[in-house]
Amino acid sequence: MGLRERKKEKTRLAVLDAALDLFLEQGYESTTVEQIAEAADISPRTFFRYFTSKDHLVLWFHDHGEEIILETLAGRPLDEPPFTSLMHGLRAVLADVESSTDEDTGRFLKLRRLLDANPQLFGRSVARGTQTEHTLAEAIAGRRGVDPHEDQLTHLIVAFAMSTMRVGFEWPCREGTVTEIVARMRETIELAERSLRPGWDAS
Amino acid sequence: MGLRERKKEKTRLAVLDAALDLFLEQGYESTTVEQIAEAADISPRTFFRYFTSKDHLVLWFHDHGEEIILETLAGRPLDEPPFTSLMHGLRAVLADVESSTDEDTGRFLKLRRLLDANPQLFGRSVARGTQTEHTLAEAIAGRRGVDPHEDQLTHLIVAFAMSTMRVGFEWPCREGTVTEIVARMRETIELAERSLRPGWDAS
DNA sequence: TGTAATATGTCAGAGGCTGCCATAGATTAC
DNA sequence: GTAATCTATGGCAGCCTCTGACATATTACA
Repeated sequence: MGLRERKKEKTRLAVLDAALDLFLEQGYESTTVEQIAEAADISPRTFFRYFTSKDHLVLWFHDHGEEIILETLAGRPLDEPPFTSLMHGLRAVLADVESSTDEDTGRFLKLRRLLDANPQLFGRSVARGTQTEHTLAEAIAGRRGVDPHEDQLTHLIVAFAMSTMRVGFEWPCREGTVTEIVARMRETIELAERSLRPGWDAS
Repeated sequence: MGLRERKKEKTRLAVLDAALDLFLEQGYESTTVEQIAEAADISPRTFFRYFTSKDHLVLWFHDHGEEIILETLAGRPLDEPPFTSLMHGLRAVLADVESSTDEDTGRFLKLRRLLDANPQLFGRSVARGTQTEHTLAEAIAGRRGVDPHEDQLTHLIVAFAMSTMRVGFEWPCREGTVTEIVARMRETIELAERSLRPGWDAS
């Protein structure tokens, strides 16, 4: 990794941290891109080269999560029930959260506090989630050997999986350590698995 | 209803129809509020007095749907399993769609075509859905006699119900009459009910 | 008909976001 | 080490969404 790339990564994190702190301090809506840019010592124009939008500051973690789930999916046996495979994807995300650096978990917690305090922002996070849902539906349809445009069970499986994820992350974040959040999320996964009829997602 | 209110309703529909047609013609993003206002013969400023945002043109139907579901919920027996009650709410929405005027179903179909063609917009629709989810969670928690901040099963029930709704509406709208869409939605409801373990939602 | 309530329009402006072009900095080849 | 090249950044102008403030027109009511 050359100097250029290291520098970019550093700026990226500087922008992100500056933004998160400003958001928590004075609110998301009342923080302007100009302020963030100033705090991170870059021009407003440059800001939009690091993050495609102000939203992206808060939703970037979806990119990473989606990647992890897709990778996990690729490693699961094809004859495993799809919902089970997706839940393994979720657990992989949790494992990733648990094993990340202190700085990263700090950002994670700030993010969750933000989403928790701001329903509008939470909504946009869910909107970003539909993109993942679409991608996962394609993947699951491929694994099940069905056409994603024809098979609604595929969509229901993915939608239920994403719902589980959302419910797991949603509530327990007002306060709490990463460990607690992850534990709560595991409970939610088990609750969801218990709620579904065995074999519902097969065939 | 006085002259004033009738006039307002008329303008409201004029704006809505003008906007839907423009969106379908030239795309959502590339249609400006100015164009819509001109087509509806009002000032841009007035536009924002009828619709809180450009998005609202496409998401206003959520307002109506939410209302119907809440009313239905209020009429269901308290000892009915919550998911079942919510599915009755969904069916009430379907009944409403079926029984509306030709003009309204026309708007409904245009709307669905729009959401279908534009993933971004679809995302925002889902984001608006989280608002409903929140409201419904309060209602269901009340019915179940639990604290919505503590009980995650409540959230899972509502999330699964909303997922069912989304999956049902999502796919079948590329072409198709209202009857077909409603029929497909009913299938999805049944699929969801079959997928869940009996009694899963009964505390 | 006159007065109060409300709807509309005009204007100015904040804020998000983008294209364009010049410049400063990093990288590569020689 | 220097020159040529590639890329990151900044500045500027501008579009678009959305809002507040104030003036004006329209409706409602007494």
